[in-house]
This record gives sequence, structure tokens and C-alpha cells, in this order.
Amino acid sequence: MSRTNSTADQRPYHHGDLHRAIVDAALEVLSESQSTEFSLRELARRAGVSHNAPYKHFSDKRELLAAVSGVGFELLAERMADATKELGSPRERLAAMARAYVSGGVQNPALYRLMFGGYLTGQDSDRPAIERTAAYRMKALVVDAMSGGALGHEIPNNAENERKLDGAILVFWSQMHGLTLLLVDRLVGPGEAMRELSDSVLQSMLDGLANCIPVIPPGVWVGPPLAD
Amino acid sequence: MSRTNSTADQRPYHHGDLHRAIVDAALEVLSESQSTEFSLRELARRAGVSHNAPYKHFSDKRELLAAVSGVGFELLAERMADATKELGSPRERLAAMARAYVSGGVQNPALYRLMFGGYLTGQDSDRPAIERTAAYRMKALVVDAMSGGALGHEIPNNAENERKLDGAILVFWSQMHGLTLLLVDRLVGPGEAMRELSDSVLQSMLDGLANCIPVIPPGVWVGPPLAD
DNA sequence: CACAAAATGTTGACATGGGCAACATTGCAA
DNA sequence: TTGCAATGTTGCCCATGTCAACATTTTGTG
Repeated sequence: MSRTNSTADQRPYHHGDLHRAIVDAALEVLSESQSTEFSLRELARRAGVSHNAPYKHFSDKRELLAAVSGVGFELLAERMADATKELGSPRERLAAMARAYVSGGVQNPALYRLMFGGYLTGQDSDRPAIERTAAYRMKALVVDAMSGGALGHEIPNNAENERKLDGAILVFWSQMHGLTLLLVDRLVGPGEAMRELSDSVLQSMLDGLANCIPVIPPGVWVGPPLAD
Repeated sequence: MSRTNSTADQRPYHHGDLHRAIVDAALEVLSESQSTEFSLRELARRAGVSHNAPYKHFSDKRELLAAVSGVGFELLAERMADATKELGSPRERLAAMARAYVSGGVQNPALYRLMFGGYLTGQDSDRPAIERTAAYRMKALVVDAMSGGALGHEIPNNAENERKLDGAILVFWSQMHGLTLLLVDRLVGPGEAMRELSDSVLQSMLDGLANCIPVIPPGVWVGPPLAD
């Protein structure tokens, strides 16, 4: 006899899926507080579990945050994949992807910062494996959209074009990344014509890329404005 | 008689400029550990002072970090100003500024992240005043270089052009910002042709801007490669 | 089915760190 | 001179990360 519960034995000794519960709680707190400075103990409390239980699932706070970051990458990748699902033209796909990326970041700044903010990089070791693979998967979406767009139009596969493609990917990604973070950090906006500005930034980037990879034709911006 | 120093009374009761000493120590630790997770107590130790002394100068760890961030903005602004000092053409100035910005960020990732990473934004209140003004000063450099470049070539000062200018500034800044952070977080590079890639990113951005603001003529990349 | 081992949770303890409060020392100003 | 403000110091409290030891289940295996 361990427990002296007067009524029903509400919680069984084992939680069931504490791993998930902790990650979910972390996502919650992250959204609420917009800060990664919550405590593992707080998460344990929310999960209705003792302060050390999480350590049976994460060796470290770092590892927990990495798991959260991994979920973030999955969510973002899913968002981007959804956005580009039924679009044919490379330009449309890239545009939709960019919009999904930026709006995803803006909707949960703390999560985005956790994913890209170097909390996982700055320390001693490399990024934990789980998170790294999720990040790579997301990156692959960008790379595919870009090179798929190019290859779809039969660009000769020589070294010169490969170099250009690398450059274009870097332009695309860093532009999205930078724009997202400027918005997230409120360094531009957030008022007035932010949405139009964002759209025009992405558009002019695509126009710029069109010079680099002739496959992406210039064109008007398509699709709905950025979500808020 | 308070101290019973056997030899010389090394430290006077008052430090002299503890504020500065603490900020300097913070910059040191930040560079070394590449993390903002140092303790105020550690800084106090380094400054050879009791663990609570810093609180006479900073109400908060947040405030200390804000001060550090402010110094970071000043350093970066100085760097950018230096880099553009003797350059005439708008394109050259923007190019130099971009290079200074990116290389500054890459040289001290943790500081750059502190400045732009939203540690100061995420919380309850706005960014502390000291830091905010420093950030604005730096932003003004970008804005000036861009609009000065435009005005220098007598662009009609109508609403349409103003809108374009805003867009161009956002493109420029977010591109620099994104590229810097991708490099900083080791999400691209850091090996191989990173420097060339970076240069080509910035170059193609300027080319793109040339379409938007006809004042920035296309041209070859000028100046030395990015410092490492 | 019994039972040992592996999982999973719990309690307790320790060191570290942020931050408050009370006190000490010093410089400065009236 | 004397009293106040600035600056440092000591001591304390509490929250947190993390380790260790112990408790309770689940599960695989004879």
C-alpha cells in the first residue's frame, strides 16, 4: 500500500506518455511566456508529476529544448509542405513556401528563436541528433523547391549552374530568415504596411533570383497576404 | 579599521568604475562561453567584488544584458561607419556596410544574438532605453546609406519612391540579418566556398536593389572578402 | 504463473544563482 | 564637521538543475 487516496486513484503511478506530455507542456509555456527560461520543474508540475520525472525522458534541459525545437521544425515543414502542395509553377511554390515560412515564424516567435536562435549551437557539443534531422528535413524542402524548380525546367546540370543554385538557395533562405526575425523581434513593423512590405520583399527577392536562375520567371505576387 | 590586510591595501572599498568593469567582464565571458547563461556572480568574481555589488549598477540581469547589447550596437555601428568612411559610390558604401555587418556578427555570434535574439523583446516590458537608442542609431546608418545613396542621385521625392525605398531598406537589412544568422548558427557553411557564397549573396541582393532603386548601379563586387 | 530486470516515478539533498535586506565604508556637500 | 547619498559587503531566502537512493509498475522469460 503506497497511496492513501480517499476517493479514486486518479493518477496511476505511470503517466502513460510523459515524454509527449512534457514536450506539449513546454510548447504551451513557450507560447505563453515567449521565453525559454521556464523550468523543467514547471513542466513537471503542469504534467502533474514529480519534479524529477522528466529526467527519465530527457537527460537534460538542453535535450528537452532540442525535442521542442524538433517539433517546431516538423510543424514548420508541414506548414510549408501544405502551402506548396497544389501549386505547379516554381515561382508560385517558392512564393507560397516563403509566406508559410515567415508567417509560421511570426506566429510563434519564441519557438522560432529556439529553433534558430543558437541555444542549441552555442554550447559545447553539436545539436542533438533528433533536432538536427528535423532541421535537415525542413531545409531539404527549401532546397528541393528551389532545385526542383530549376531541374523541372531542364537546366543543364553543370558545375556553374550548381554554384548558382547554391547561391540562390542561400539568398532565398537568408532572406526569409532575416525577414522573419526582423518581424519577430519587432525591429520593423509591426504596424502599418508591414504585410505589403513583406510581400514586396519576397517578391523582389524572387525577381532577383530570376536573374540568377532563369527558370523562375518574374511575375506578379500570387496568393493571399501573410497571415498575422 | 575594517580590513586587516597584512601587506598593501590592494583594493579600495570603492571600485572606481564598476559599471564599466562589469560590462567588460560580461563581454569577455560572452565571447568565451558564447552564451548568455553566465551569472552575475561570476562577473562580480571577475571584477574582484562581492556578489551583490553589480546590483548597485544594474537593477537586473536583464538590464546588464541590455547594456552589453548596447555596447554591441555601438561596436557594430562603429565598424560599419569605419568601413564606409571613404567610399563614394552608393553601391560601394552599401557593399562595404553589408560586409562589415555580416563579419561583425560572425566574429561574435553570442553578442550578435544577444543584440538581435529577442532576449530583450520576449519579456514583459519593452527593450530598455539605453539599448534601444543604440539600436536605432545603428539602424539609422543603414537607412542613411540607402536613402542617402538614393537622394544623392536626385531621385524624385514622391510617395512612390519612398515606398520603394522602404522596401529596399527592408530587403537590404533582412538579407544581411538572415545571412549573418545563418552563418552564425552554422546552418550554412562554415567550410568550403562560404566566403564566396556570402559575397555573391550580397552582390545579387545589390543587383536586385538596383532594379528597385535605379540609383544603385549594378557592378562588380568591390573590396576585400569577408573577414573570418 | 512467478519473478527478476528494466522502466518509470518519487523523495531528498546539494550547489548555484537571482534578488532582497541590513549593515559598512567612503565621498561629497552644506 | 557632519550628515546624506553612493557604493560595497554579508547573510539570507527561494527557485532551479541535477544527482542518488528508493518505490512502483510493466514486461519478458523460465
